[in-house]
Amino acid sequence: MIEPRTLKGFRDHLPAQALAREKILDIARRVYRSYGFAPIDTPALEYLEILTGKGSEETDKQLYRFTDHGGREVGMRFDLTVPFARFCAQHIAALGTPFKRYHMATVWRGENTQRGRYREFMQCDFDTIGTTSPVADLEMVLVVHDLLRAIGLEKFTIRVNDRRVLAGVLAALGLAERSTDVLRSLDKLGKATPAAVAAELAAHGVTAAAATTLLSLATLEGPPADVLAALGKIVGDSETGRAGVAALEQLLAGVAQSGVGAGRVVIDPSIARGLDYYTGIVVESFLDELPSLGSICSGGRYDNLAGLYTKQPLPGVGASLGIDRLLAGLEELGRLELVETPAELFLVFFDDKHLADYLRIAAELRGGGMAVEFFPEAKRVGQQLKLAAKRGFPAALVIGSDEFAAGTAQFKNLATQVSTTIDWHGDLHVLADAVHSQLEGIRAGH
RNA sequence: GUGGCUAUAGCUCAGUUGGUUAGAGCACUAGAUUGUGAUUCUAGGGGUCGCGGGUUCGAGUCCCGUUAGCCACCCCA
Repeated sequence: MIEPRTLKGFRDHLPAQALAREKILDIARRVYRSYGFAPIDTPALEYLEILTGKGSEETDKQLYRFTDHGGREVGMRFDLTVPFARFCAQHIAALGTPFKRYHMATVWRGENTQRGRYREFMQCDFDTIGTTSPVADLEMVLVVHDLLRAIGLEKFTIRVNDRRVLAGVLAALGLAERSTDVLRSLDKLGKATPAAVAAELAAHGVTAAAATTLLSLATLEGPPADVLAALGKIVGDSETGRAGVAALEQLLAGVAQSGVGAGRVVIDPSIARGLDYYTGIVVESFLDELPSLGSICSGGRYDNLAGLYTKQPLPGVGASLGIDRLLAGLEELGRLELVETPAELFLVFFDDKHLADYLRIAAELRGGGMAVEFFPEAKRVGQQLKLAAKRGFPAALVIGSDEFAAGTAQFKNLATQVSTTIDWHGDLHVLADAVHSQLEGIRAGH
């Protein structure tokens, strides 16, 4: 016997989890489409040179790579951004700009695992490419907001910053060369104490005075107007810094004008994002009840997506929902509704003399748009109902020989155990309509 | 990749200083009940104690390795 097992960081998805996952994917799809983002897909495998082209050492280490059957060096995509850059270089002429796409697909990273961090996981990216308009930045934040709301989250915070604010200050402090190290240190402020971050900055050769300035910048918080005023002072007359502050101001104004609740989107000058290709607005979003989970939806603006693959400059802005991390968080918070069936009605196989009737009834109900599972064996009714309840069916339809004789049916609400008698007099349309309205009633009750 | 903690039935866990055929609750199957999810009762199935090696008369228990999960670092979704 071969021991059945899965690789570290790779998981099976049982129906309860898979249904929860598909539900969120459906929501993401709906929200992205509501802003006009169009779906695309790309291959899981790419030529290795495409993936390693601009990757850091870190991504190179995490990349799954091998030689394929034709002797080609290939790699599995570790995010959706790099393949999208290659995609744009090949197709943007035909697509035209600005181009808005979403892409929901599996990616692979051979890094160490942890809660909500796997080696195979799914990303749900959306980007607007080929425009530098601040409206695209605003839309990015609005999509993140709408998405988290549509998922049913109430307690979340979207934290925004602009890379240029930090870049301007770093330049003024003469630290432009060390910006990557410095930004990574500042990014730890969520977890580490300011003193610890100051020590790390000193290790990078930052003077105490400069460290104090950076920390006072990164720890700013409060109402957006106050933070913006304070940021304005710190960036002084750095042109880059002022551009960043202005962009944040415009973004926050747009967010408010779009009707987003106050406090949902806050300025957090410590948000830097590890990835160096971001050049403008950056965004992270956190569950208020589970900040340690990390950001569940992050993104930002970049100047030149596909510079490695084409001479055409392609600025853009976009973000990515980490659905596996989000699901891990929702599960931990007990916010996952775990049902094991996508169907809404369980049709009991009561009497095998009436098989033909059951089949007709099931077909009629399905034709009316209802998802119906007909039990394949005429086992004891109690057992069938028990299974239906366990699987999470909202309702069951019980029709035995007595009911067939009387032209009735029992509609059973499995949550409340309440049975309702339906009179259908052998008319399938009447039955389907009655079942439909009963199911509507259950849905409305939730 | 580095360090720490953990691994016993489908699930949650007991298992004494190492000592006979490894237990409980829940779940599952069958029946009491050939027309309805409960309760109760009866019977039943299910465990190479993660895997491999070592110490010992004897290992679920001690030691080493390994795999997986969790936590911290790193990085990030």
